[in-house]
Amino acid sequence: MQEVRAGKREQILDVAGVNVIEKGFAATSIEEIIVEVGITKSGFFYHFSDKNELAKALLQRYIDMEEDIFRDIETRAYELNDDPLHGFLISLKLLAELAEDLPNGHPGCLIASYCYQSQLFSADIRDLNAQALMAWRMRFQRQLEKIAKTYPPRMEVDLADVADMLSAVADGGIILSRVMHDKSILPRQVMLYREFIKALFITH
Amino acid sequence: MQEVRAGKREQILDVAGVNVIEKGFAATSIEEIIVEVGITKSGFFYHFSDKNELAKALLQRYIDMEEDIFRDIETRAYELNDDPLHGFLISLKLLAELAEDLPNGHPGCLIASYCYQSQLFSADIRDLNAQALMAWRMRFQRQLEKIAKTYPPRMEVDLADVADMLSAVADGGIILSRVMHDKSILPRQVMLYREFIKALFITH
DNA sequence: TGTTTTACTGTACCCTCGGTACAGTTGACT
DNA sequence: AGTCAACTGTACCGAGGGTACAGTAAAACA
Repeated sequence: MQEVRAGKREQILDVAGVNVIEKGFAATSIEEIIVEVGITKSGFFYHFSDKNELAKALLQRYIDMEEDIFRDIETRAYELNDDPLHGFLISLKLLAELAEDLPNGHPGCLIASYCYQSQLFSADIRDLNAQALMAWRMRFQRQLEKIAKTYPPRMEVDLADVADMLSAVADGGIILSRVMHDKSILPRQVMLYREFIKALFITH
Repeated sequence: MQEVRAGKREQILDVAGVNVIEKGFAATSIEEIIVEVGITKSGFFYHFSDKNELAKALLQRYIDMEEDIFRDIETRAYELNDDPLHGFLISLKLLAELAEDLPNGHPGCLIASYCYQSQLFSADIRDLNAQALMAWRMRFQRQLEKIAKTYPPRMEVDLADVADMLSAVADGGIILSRVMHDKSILPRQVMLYREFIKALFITH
């Protein structure tokens, strides 16, 4: 078997993942993927019936990875401080540090990337994308509502919007970092969002 | 002359602009553009030496249009209230209303779209993109510093970050709106940023 | 009025890429 | 020994980006 290391399917996803984030899905040719992996075109189509299947697998893997990251951060944060507000503030600090430690900055958000190429993909991929953002909203909103029980919000805001704002600031921060070639922007934006959370829940 | 209405060059940019925002640059074929405009391939290459030139013209036009919109909003806002803080808050309200009134939601930010396809473009296009974001930062930062003179900030924040946050929230809000099929997200995010500005500068 | 320029059209061609089809091969497992 | 998973090899199709270059109709200029 040619499966020298870790299976070609995973290697295809690795290579495709990097290239899609770099130049977009349409501009990532199957040709360049198979060359980089060291595989034939037949090999590629053995694993994925068409390019759309690759896109779906890529997105699913990305969503699962992000889910893992958020779950880990949340777990660690509430281990350090089980108060809902301070746990959340620690989560945000950990998130900012994670972004800061990436050597070349955040590589990019696949959901944002797909968003601007959505017409290329089938409806189920667009649904997957929407579900992922909805899951993030739920995750953050749940924590915010827990906070609000002990710390009544000092402004009249919809906590779903506040939850969405973290996704927005993160996706926007990634774009700013990439375009302006300044990887510090993303972690700074996360920390600024953290200031907003403090202003929203803490009385001074 | 076949120039029945408004010049083919502008029509090419109109059609390409819509399609690029919808499905990305690489996925927008010259073929479909010329069919929609009613022109031949030769006609296309008469106006643009290659696809990269189209991308550049498209981006430049987009940046100029956004510049006009921001300038108009700023002018109108400070006509209504010449206090720096309240003028800025009115700007944000006007911006949110503008986003709300778009029948199909915001079509998308070309800068964000290009960001995830940057490897397709020449260095001067990437520079143009970075300059545009820098111009937005300067525009907002200038206003924030004016505010800070009369209203000392109630948190320790870098005003350049606060300025960037508007770009981030806007770009992120557009992505969330598009992916989640909810055009209200973008205006709500802008209004939430407005709450942050109030919390940052107003003492209660 | 003649000439030049602008804004295209028409034709023909090359290369890359996504995708299809299908037969063959190789190593692991049963 | 036979089956199956994971490929390779070959051959081909159509769409799309891009090139090259000759021709043309109308407007602008001199």
